[in-house]
Amino acid sequence: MMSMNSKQPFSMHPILHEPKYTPLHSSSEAIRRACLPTPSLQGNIFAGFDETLLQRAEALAAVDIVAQKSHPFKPDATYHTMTTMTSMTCTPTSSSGHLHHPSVLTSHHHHPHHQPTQGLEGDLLDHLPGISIGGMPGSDVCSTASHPHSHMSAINHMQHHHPQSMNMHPHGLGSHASLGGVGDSEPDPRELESFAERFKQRRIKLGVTQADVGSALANLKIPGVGCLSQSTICRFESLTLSHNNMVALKPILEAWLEEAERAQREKMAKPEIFNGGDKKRKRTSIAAPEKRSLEAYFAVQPRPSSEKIAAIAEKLDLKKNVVRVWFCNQRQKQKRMKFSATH
DNA sequence: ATGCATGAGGA
DNA sequence: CCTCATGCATA
Repeated sequence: MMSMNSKQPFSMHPILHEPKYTPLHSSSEAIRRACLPTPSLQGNIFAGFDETLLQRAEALAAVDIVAQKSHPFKPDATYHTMTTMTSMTCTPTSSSGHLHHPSVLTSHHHHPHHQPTQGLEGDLLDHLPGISIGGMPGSDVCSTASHPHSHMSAINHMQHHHPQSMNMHPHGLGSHASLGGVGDSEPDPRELESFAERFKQRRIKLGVTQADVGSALANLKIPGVGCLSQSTICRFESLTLSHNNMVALKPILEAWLEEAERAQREKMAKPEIFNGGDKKRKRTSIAAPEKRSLEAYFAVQPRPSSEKIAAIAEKLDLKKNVVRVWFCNQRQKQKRMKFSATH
């Protein structure tokens, strides 16, 4: 914590908050570009899943550690480190027009995505992609954040609703030949980026926290749109969401912003309500050494089969599901858009 | 700001 | 089982 952080005065939280979970969102599907960098090279490092391989991966991990200097950048938020075939910066569509679609429908297109050759134990490959999946958190100064006072605008909390599906821009679909892999497509990354920035600034100006925005969204009463968490708002502002996700959320947040500013203008004060929420959920934490090993395995085989996962889990003394989820999350991170800062 | 997790939907 | 969108719990 280099950056000071003040906390957020959360004053929302629906009274009906459910302790367990909120099964209220039904998101729609998403488009996905099937450009996995996975070369056909890695065949099976874990094929017979010899320990050799595991050890090897671990050894690599060690190397990785040494090699990785602690760079002050965001660790996993920016993974354009595809080493192998890096070369895809998002192609600026040059059209800086402003095209955002406020539509919140549920239409989508899909792309046949598929896993590359996976798990076929056959040949092995020992070339590793430069492993540089950073894993250390924290060193990015984002400034802001601290806002002691937060009186949210008129719009306020409400109970959970299902956010429902949003929509992305279907047309056109996959024809651009950018094999970069940055899955993004048509909506201008540029626009999204600047919007996110403006959004954050104006939000702060309103004295509203990310959490406030999230719960206030429900008050917009947009069909199919409920509240969102602080996490999501944060990720939107920092562009650490998938491109499609960004595109889908933009119109919603944009709508909120306007509402909020309008409300402020009219001096609508609003009574804040607090409610105590009970929360208690456990978050298993994977120790550094294990994490390093996992990263090494991931570098070699991002999509290990169940058997491999089981083997790894046992080796690291972690629950299989934890390992599986870890891999899923890694894949997800790796795919996130986060346009390289080519602007 | 992020790590680990849940769940819907799709094959 | 995976991918995706999201969220709770935390550093």
